[in-house]
Amino acid sequence: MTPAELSQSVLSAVRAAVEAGELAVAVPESTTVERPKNREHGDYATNIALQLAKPAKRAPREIAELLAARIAQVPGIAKVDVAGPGFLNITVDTAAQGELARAIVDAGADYGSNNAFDGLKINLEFVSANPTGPIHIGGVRWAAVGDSLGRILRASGADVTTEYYINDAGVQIDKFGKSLMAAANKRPVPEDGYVGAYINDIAADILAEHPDVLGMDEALQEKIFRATGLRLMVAEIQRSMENFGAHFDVWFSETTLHASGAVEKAIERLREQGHVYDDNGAIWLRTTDYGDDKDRVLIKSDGEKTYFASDAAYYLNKRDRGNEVAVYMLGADHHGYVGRLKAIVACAGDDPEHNIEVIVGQFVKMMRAGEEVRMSKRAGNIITIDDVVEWIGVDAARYSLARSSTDSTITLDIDILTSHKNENPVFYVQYAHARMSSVERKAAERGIVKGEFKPELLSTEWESDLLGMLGEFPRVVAKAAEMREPHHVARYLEQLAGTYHRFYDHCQILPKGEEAVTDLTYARMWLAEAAKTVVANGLALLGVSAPERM
RNA sequence: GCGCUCGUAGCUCAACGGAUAGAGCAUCUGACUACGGAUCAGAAGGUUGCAGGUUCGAAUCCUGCCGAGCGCACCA
Repeated sequence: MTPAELSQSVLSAVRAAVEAGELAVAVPESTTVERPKNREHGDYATNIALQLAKPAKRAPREIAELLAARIAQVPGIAKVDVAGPGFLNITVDTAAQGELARAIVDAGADYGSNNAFDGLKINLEFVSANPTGPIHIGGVRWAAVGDSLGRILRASGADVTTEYYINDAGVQIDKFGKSLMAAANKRPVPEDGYVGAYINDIAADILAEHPDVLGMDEALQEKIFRATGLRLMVAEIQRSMENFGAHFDVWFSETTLHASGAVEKAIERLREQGHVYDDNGAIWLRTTDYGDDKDRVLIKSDGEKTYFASDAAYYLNKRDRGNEVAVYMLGADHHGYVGRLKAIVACAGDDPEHNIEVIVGQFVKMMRAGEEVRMSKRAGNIITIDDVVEWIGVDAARYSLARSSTDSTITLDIDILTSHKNENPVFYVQYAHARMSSVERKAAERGIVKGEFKPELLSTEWESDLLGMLGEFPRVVAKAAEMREPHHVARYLEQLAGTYHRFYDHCQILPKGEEAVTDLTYARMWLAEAAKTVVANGLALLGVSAPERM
């Protein structure tokens, strides 16, 4: 008996009551049954009677009573109580509950996936930091959250393309090239240029690749430093991302939009939609028609195309590639872009409430010795993705960044990250997996092979708690996908790991010493394997490893 | 000034509008001659920033105020 089956049973009871004339109300399309925090409230609880009270114009407890009588008839349900203002507390038959373990073991790596977004083509763009320096801590958060979200959406049936937009066309790249050139020539850093050890490193790499570059004329030098520096920097970012386990299906170059004429074509398309106008020698998009603060310039009076024009072309490009939804993950410093991005979508004739989603995430603050570390490129104290990985490893880094809502600013204490590694909850979760693996190894050593499964033997509160928690997993995945919030998966795993550890401590799985193998041994082996499967599946959605040993 | 996001235990963070607001860390007390003690059992810790409102029910939704971060270019 899964929660999904149970909620269907509840709805069937409502439908039957309506058909029998006991209840005058429209049958809802769905309802939720949840695990109550307090186990005295049964295995599952539903508030459907409370929700139907108003439309049915009946007292909630009255509705609860008549539904309870019907739900209690369902096979596999042991008991239904009416409680409080009208909650239905449902107790499931031990054997029906235990069957879940078999279902999970049979499903294996597929358990938890769902078809909520079957057939939906989603483009997921994240990080997209300028290729003028290494990815810093803010970008790392998006790498962890974005990559995980991609995995979760795929597990929910979506056809996901993960994408990194390379801003390789603007004046920032010019400055980057000039900074490299200055470093190679041992000249002072240009105005608003880039500094830092990485600049010197890349400059040295360019000199190695072009030994005679310093002898060339200035214009040619500039060209070589710019192009080569860009290529090396992008390669560096790509390496960092792969090392972090964040995979991008597409690395999209802004320059290609200009080179292909896509920007001009995009402006033409927007003009055909009637939202483009000329004023003061510049070409504008009337984004204020769709809620933006002010109209935006596409082409400046000097003929230069703006970054905003590239944004418009890029959106249309994503749509032309068949993406139904374009998801943008932006840092809090870019939240002002939301309005204009949505306006682009609306001006293009699309639905800004459906075809685009903008996820704005807050910053990551770093603390050291009790004080906030203010990062600045000029001071050269940037904390990079590679630093973080070096300190705590990919698993701990990804996990600590993905376990919180993107709405909250998270604060990482560098002293803790570098010294007390075990404070990260990821180890608590991974340890549960390692323990399960250890039990399996032990069983194999002793020649114990999992035999016939008798689910009714899983009757203690710890086994029941664990089964209940395992049953929640598909709903957690679906919720995380629907809300675009990977942190729900991490939080769930922490709860699951706790439930498993308690089960482990209270319920001996393998026989002690010389004791005989029993049906209970088998039943608990099934349960432990099911739990291991879920922990592994959940960690996979976060891009975190599930170790056999620690 | 306008806008976006946030304010929850000492700290870091959770909580589809649901029952007694939860974890981890830190603090205190306990638990292995049997499957891994990176664990478990227990204690302590809260006026969910403040004040109203909506309803059977609000940390959650609405309004106002206080506080924090960020944003308001023919920049990228």
